[in-house]
Amino acid sequence: MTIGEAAAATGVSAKMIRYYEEIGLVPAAGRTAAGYRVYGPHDVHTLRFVRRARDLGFAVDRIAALLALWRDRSRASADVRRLAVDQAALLRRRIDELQSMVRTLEHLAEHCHGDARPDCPILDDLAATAGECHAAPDARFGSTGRPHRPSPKEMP
Amino acid sequence: MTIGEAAAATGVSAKMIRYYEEIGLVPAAGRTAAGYRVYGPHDVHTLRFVRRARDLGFAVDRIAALLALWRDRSRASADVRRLAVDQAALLRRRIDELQSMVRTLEHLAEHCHGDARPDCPILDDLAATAGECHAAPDARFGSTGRPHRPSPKEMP
DNA sequence: GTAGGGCTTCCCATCATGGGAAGGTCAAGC
DNA sequence: GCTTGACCTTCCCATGATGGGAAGCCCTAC
Repeated sequence: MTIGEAAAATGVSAKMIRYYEEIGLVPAAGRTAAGYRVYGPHDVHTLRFVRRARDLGFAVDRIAALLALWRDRSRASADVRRLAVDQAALLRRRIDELQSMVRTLEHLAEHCHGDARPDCPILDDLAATAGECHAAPDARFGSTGRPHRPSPKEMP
Repeated sequence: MTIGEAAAATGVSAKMIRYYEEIGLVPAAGRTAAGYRVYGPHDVHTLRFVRRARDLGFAVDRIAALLALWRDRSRASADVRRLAVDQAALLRRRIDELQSMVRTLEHLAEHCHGDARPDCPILDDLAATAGECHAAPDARFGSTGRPHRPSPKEMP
């Protein structure tokens, strides 16, 4: 199997397969005399594993850990489970951040007439300055709850 | 106000302020004779606007659009509203993807005993190959519904 | 006059992914 | 046997938003 065929068979692009090899996530593939990479069923299986793990949002270093456990016949399922639970928690945190943003956005959009007039509570909110140019520094929309700095790295 | 003071006043790091200036998101700041950037209340106001928009997850090009509308006294609030609604929809899509991943992860974790034994449905699922090494290609967990390719770009 | 802290620019790194160029290889068709 | 087109190789660059750090200038306080 060439890299292109392996890519088609696994859903991992040829570019990514080379990258994963380069960073050591997957072992270096065999080569033909001409230097072409060669993939067998086992390699395809591994690549599919990686692909599925990526589909669950695992970062590459976590996938490396999963692969190591996969290959370790004497693993403890607790270790695998921990990775999965951690990942779920990580995603839930991201979801919470995003939901908080959505809540704010939808609240703002709701209060904007959305017509030809220029008045817009959305811009007013974005421009709100704790007593610098015009507005009072109090609650602009009550408990909209725009998270005061939801975290610099929103989507890692 | 120097760039450091503006950074402290707006929550945008000095690095980011320079970056926003470089890409044209905010106008170039004035300079002292020695070349130091100088910021006034108006600049601070703009930076705060940018910061708040970032907090709502807007990409930089969308923030540019918001800033343009903000400065345009004859804007239609409908245009602003559209940006906000689009943004909310974008975030919702991301949330849906993440939630689908979380569902799968938690379902898998639930079915893993998580003890010292090596058997692990999580690894079995990741390793599942449509009839290649061991398992039958049928539904492994019934309707877990791992999304068949939730999209290559999970979190833009 | 000097020390320390802040400013400048420039380069590099992240993370996972894609685009593209330059050149070698293979298989099919003539 | 030769051409053609599809595929492979490596190498470099770009993304988006952010941080880190170096080398060098500037300002203020002592």
